Amino acid sequence: VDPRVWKASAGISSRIAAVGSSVYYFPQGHADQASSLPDFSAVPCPRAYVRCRISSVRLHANRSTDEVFARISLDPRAPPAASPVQPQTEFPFSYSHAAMPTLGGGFSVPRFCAESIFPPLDLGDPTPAQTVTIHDVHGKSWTFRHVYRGTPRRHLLTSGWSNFVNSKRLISGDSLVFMNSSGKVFVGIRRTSRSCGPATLNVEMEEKHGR
Amino acid sequence: VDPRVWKASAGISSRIAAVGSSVYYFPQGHADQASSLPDFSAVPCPRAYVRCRISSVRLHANRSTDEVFARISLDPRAPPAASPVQPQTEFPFSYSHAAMPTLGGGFSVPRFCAESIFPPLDLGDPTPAQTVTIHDVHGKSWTFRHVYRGTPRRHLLTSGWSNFVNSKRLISGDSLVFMNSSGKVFVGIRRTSRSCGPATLNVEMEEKHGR
DNA sequence: TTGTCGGCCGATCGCCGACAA
DNA sequence: TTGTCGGCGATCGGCCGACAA
Repeated sequence: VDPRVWKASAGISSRIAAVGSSVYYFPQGHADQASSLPDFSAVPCPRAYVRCRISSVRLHANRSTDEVFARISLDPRAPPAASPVQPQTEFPFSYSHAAMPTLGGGFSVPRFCAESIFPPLDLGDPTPAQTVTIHDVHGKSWTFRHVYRGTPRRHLLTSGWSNFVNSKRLISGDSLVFMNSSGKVFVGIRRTSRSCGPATLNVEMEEKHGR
Repeated sequence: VDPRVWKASAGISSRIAAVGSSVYYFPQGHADQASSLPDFSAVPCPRAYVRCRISSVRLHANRSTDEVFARISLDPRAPPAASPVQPQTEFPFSYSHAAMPTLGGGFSVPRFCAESIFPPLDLGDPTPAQTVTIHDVHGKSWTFRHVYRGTPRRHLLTSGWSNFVNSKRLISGDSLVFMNSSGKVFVGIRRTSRSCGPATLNVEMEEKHGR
């Protein structure tokens, strides 16, 4: 999973704590949200909260829905002396996102998004067009026909779009996040609430080995 | 699940032992075929085989694939004195089945099958046609346009057929079993080996309660 | 600037009889 | 008797500019 696409898909509001951070784990809060009851046998003593150290953070994306999630491992052993709060680094590349219209088979790309992220078109051509290759969070590439037409002119993705919508099972209201990193174009998906199942809470408690 | 449709779908070769029959259960044979290892903690003593009584037989059909299977419960307690071997009763209604051709969107029904199972057509009409309602193993009904045309004449299912094929995800090589019971028409599916996953073995061992 | 609409064109689907196995 | 083929008509998907919000 590409971490840049992951972050853009998760949205600016998501803040992933850094490895080594010290956090408090609330078993009851976890049990309230989890679909399957967690196994608390590894927790040393049943209190309302347990101080933990984040031992690892792994970024994942659901292979069929592209939903992004993080698997954060907590270590209930004594936290380290230092608790560095790593500042979020900003994306080193521009991005934009747009709501999903229906538009009979195509996708109207906002001008700013298209001109700042897609490869430039030959505007001298009366009907500028090109084929763009876009990579999803899994690294799979999709090709689209990108045209600049209509009166007034606008940027559109035509051929390849319906295949993308059907493969990703997008519905009206879903958003796309386009990114460009050193010439390669990426796309992330943010689904509307009714398009994705309830968020699952994945917390993995490390076994407490001796000492 | 309709037991008559179940039996026709399972085929003439399937013989389901009667409740009360005494059988031998071979744990190793079960473990060899089962996808998930069975729990043998309820088996009184670990021998190569265990004599059991069939305490219940329930017929099921996979809701998405229509694959039929039986869930047979075994009771490892002492089997009863009598072990009646119930003879298989023959189907009290005619049936037939035919291979799945492609035939651009329609299905050519064998003459014998159509004339013995479908409601009779008005052969005086130059283009005999009717709408037939057919029930699957779940009781869901499907409607088809049944015509008798072509030179030479033949029975065909046209409208409604592609919807059925897509819904049931039928592929070339699959077979259909048509049945008629007191005026109602039923259909079962026998999938080709590459159309259905490996058969699963479902054996449920009853817990041994006191005495 | 961009969402939506009707028009239009081409691809596909589905129904048909003609064959021949 | 029935599997397969080519034809062809209806339908649908997809691309288009014209509007107007």
